Amino acid sequence: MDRSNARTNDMRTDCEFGVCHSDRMELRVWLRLLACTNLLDHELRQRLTRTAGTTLPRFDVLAQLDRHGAPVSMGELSQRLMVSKGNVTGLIDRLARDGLVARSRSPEDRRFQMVELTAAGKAFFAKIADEHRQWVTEMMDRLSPDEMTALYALLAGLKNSVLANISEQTPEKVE
Amino acid sequence: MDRSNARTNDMRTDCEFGVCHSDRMELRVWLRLLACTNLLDHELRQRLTRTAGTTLPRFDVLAQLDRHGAPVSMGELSQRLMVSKGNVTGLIDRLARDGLVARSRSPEDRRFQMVELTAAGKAFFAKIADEHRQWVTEMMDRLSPDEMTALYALLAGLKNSVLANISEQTPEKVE
DNA sequence: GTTGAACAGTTTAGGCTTAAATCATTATCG
DNA sequence: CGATAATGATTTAAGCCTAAACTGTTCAAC
Repeated sequence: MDRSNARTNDMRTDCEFGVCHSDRMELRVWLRLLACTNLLDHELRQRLTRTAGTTLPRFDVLAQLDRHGAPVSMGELSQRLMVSKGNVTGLIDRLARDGLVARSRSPEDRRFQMVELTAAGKAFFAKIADEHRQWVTEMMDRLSPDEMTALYALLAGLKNSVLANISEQTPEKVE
Repeated sequence: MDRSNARTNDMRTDCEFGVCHSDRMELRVWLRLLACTNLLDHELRQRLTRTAGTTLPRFDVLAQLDRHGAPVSMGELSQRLMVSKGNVTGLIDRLARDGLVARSRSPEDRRFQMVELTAAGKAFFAKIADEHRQWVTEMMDRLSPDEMTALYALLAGLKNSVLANISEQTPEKVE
């Protein structure tokens, strides 16, 4: 396995761009949160591309379908993945073109387009899912179990705070 | 100010998609981190679009230029924003088209394309920057100062862990 | 039954993003 | 000096993403 860490010719490494000390705490937390997510996200995307020739959005779709087991409608996929329905259409188009998923109209309600993994899709996902989990584990290996637990709890609080402020529609609390 | 919370016809609210209890802690933290970032990110993008007719990438460029004060090269912008150079070219193309930034070749080394805010760009950024900061503050308002401090520290640890694992080139520690 | 609202998906136009190939300018070194 | 390498930026092809407009399908209320 190559897994080379050669940074691509164009990309950079760090840079939590410019937080001057007079900024409020919220902005600093937000920028650091963004920096963490971007670092992990970029790295995962690159490794997926290099080692499996796929992308994070595609991986996410496959993970949803694998988890659910049964055929899922386009709309439900859109909700689970937190992306627009039009986006799901394109994503599924490409995955179907590559033979990893199959579409079929629901016979009961012909508005619903149901999607499921093909045998090839299942096999492909099985091959890369474990590797993906190992990458994530590896990149967080310098945090102790206690730190991970604390971080997990604080992020739950943050999530609830954001949810409470973006939708008045009774945001159900995170577990 | 409208600031309507009407979720767009297509979009969803929550959904930290399917973490079954047997998954390891790292994956759960990663998915929750992603959920938090996506929620905030999506909301900020929507508000920027609705209230200022702009986008987050554009806002980030303007913020960099405003912070730096002096003309910046395309390559440096690319590094600071943590995106590819080709991406910066397109972003600056559009911002220049809208009269918010100005380009000029460096006379000393004609390879360098220097970018800076125009008067219109400065005025526009000043108008939206404060609003942006208020949005972030508001969305995190349910976390106590202690929680914010703890989160900030844990994210520093996470960032260092990720940096250490993606580049062998002596990652300088976060402050 | 017909008409109109509601709903599931698709299409469209435009912007964001990357990796890789290319262009232009400067530096190196023979 | 002149060839070559290195560097900064742009271009290109492909995919991701959204909002808004549109196409079918179902359902509800006359």
